[in-house]
Amino acid sequence: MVRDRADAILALAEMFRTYGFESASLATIEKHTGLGRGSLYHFFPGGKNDMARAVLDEVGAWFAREVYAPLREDGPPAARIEAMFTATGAYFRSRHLVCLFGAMAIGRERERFGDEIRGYFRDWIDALTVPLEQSGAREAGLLATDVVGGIQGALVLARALHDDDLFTRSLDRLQAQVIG
Amino acid sequence: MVRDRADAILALAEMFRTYGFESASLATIEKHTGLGRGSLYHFFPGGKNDMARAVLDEVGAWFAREVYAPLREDGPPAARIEAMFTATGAYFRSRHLVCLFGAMAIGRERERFGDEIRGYFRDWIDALTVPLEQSGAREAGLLATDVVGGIQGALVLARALHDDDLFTRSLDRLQAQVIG
DNA sequence: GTCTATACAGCGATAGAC
DNA sequence: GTCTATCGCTGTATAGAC
Repeated sequence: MVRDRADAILALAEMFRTYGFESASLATIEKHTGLGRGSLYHFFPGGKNDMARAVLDEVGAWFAREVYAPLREDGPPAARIEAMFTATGAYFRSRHLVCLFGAMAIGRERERFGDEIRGYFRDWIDALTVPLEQSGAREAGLLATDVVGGIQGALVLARALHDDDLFTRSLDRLQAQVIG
Repeated sequence: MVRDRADAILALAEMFRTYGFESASLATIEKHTGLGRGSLYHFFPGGKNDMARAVLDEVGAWFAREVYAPLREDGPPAARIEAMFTATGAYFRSRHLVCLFGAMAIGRERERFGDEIRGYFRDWIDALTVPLEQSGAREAGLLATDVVGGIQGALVLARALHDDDLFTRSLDRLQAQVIG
């Protein structure tokens, strides 16, 4: 059950992935978190806007720590790229194949959270460019863009076709494409 | 201005792309179409649900006619694939880089319109598989999946980064990848 | 901190006149 | 066919007791 703000943020992220940000009503949030309205506004004085920002912060911090930073570390570039596919694949598979930033980029929330969305994808592409360049790829920046875009597209397609394996296999082919 | 049901469907599609299906309220729709509530429910007795279905039908019919059918015609496979990139590129560029089916696949509408969404992407992939196979590609079905997914991913990224050119250039690279 | 009650606006949908 | 008025509900946010 939800005990503090950090717990609440994880529960909110799960709800936003399931229902979408706008469709996750406060009544539904109360129900799924077990938190009353008073507690919710105590943790997030700005209401749903604060909730969304906290969730995006949490997800962004996770990717910065678990994905972007390792991509820039020392060691064989191919291994770092492979680690990225492993980490992000497991992440999205365990989260209903929804990327909150991608969903918001497509939807109406793009205006309100434009900076966070832009930062998330720019950081991802920039971090992935590093090992691609080191492994000798030409136009590593464009290749990184194609890979990140490919992952987002795989999420869309896998959800559209209700085919979780499609996501896994698409990531495998993307990986094979860049590290042979 | 909107004169009949067909006009209304086009206006609704534009609104759903801009605001999203759920956030496009009837009040907003009245304002943008110039149609009163009586007219709206005269054209779409089932309310917003009917509106969404009509819009998806219209878009699906357009793709079937302008994209899927040409992919299956006679002639050089490479030229047909190139025509697909040209048509879909122009389509999405003139529509705020939003694919309604892709947006619904990511969002909450996936459950309500699952069949339509699945049909749209399955038909697209199947149609694209035909010329890819004829041009000698191995695993043409998987390649078609990657191309359609790549287009969807390019839409997400281009919107996230507010970079229309990114969409155009991504499509160019996808095209070069399959027809060299 | 957490609860309950409530304010108040907006939603989709419907009714009935014309 | 189109208009206006209105219903019933749900949305977010707030107030005030404890």
